Amino acid sequence: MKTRDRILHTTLELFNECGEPNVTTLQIADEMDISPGNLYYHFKNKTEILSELFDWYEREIGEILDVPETSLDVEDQWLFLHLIFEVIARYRFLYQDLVNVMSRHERLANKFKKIITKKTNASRLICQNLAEQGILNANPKEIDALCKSIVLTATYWISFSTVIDGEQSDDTLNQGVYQVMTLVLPYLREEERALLREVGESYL
Amino acid sequence: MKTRDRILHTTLELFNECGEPNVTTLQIADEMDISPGNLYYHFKNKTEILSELFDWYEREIGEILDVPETSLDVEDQWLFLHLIFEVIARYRFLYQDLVNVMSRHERLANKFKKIITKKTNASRLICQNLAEQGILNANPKEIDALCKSIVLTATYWISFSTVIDGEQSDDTLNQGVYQVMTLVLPYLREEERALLREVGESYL
DNA sequence: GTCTATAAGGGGATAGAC
DNA sequence: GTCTATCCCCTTATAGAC
Repeated sequence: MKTRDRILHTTLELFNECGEPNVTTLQIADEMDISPGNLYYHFKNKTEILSELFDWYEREIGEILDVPETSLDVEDQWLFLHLIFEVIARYRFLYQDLVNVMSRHERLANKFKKIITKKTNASRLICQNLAEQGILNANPKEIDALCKSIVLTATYWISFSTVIDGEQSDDTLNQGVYQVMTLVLPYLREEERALLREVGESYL
Repeated sequence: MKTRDRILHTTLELFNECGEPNVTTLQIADEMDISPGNLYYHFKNKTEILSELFDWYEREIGEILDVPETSLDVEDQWLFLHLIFEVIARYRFLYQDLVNVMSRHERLANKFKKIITKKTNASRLICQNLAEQGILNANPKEIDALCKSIVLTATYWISFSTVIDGEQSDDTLNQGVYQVMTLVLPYLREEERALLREVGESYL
């Protein structure tokens, strides 16, 4: 792997572990056993590294969000949510210091906002689809509120469980998926509600 | 007002506006038109200011959380939630950089964790009460998940709306209360659900 | 591409005069 | 209680040799 790529990977790891505001360029260089001068040969500044990592994130999350045009059954939704959570976990530094990072980088803030919108729209598409099939019983207003809750939960789940559990475990993501599913649960038709409860049981 | 108190109030304002990690002791002193030396006469360091502000927060939120021993009707819950949101808003700097602040101050992290637990327990008490009255239809597991969602939403609502709306408006808190209420809505008996929908309409 | 050395600036914190 | 002056450390970023 080229030095430039190693810098990006090392930085991503450190950002996730320590929080972006707490990581210095010197720390990144130290971790890799290269000189700070070398780091600045490859990147103009810390912002440029952050920016490129954000582009990675944007591409990865975009690929997943573009998928759900076709209707998803309950199992598919489970998988879909999992994929979303995995990307969020991989770039959790963005979420852990969300307000802070975005307030210092307007360009990223705008892009992130668009991604949130995209997520909300994807949720709504899925819910409306379920509603049309008669599987989900909710009026448009309720669907709007539900989708907002879904996106909010997905956005902050990892941070929240970090705060309450101290550390992240292997189950953190599973629990996040489950938590989102419980938001949808009460709106489901009896049949699917039972199914979802069952899957949930085996899940935790 | 004594200088010591003025420092605390000014700091709280700056923390909320700029984020705790972005506020320097010099900035605080400048804002108040006192010298940095004077600030350090009253407080050993920045952490001591933060710590005392946290104590304020802890006391204020504690006072509200200790109340709901008696059962609350739907209107009372509305008010209760409002009070919680108001305290969170007054100390929103804690929530906006939650992981960051807590990772740098272990003592605060432990206390904050306890407050989250207290909030969850208060939610559960209210929900169980409603369930016993037959107003809320949910099994214990669903109530657990519901309470987690309630606390998570209350915790991150202000940060979330800052990110998606850019700025906070006068309605931010109202919308937060509404959003939490929609989490409970689908579990309610038809009667109360209609009532809550009605209140919600007039609310937004 | 990579290193060492270092400049420039900021932020936390203290000393000592008033 | 308050101010000015200052110190020290850390962080970013650059210059110039290899």
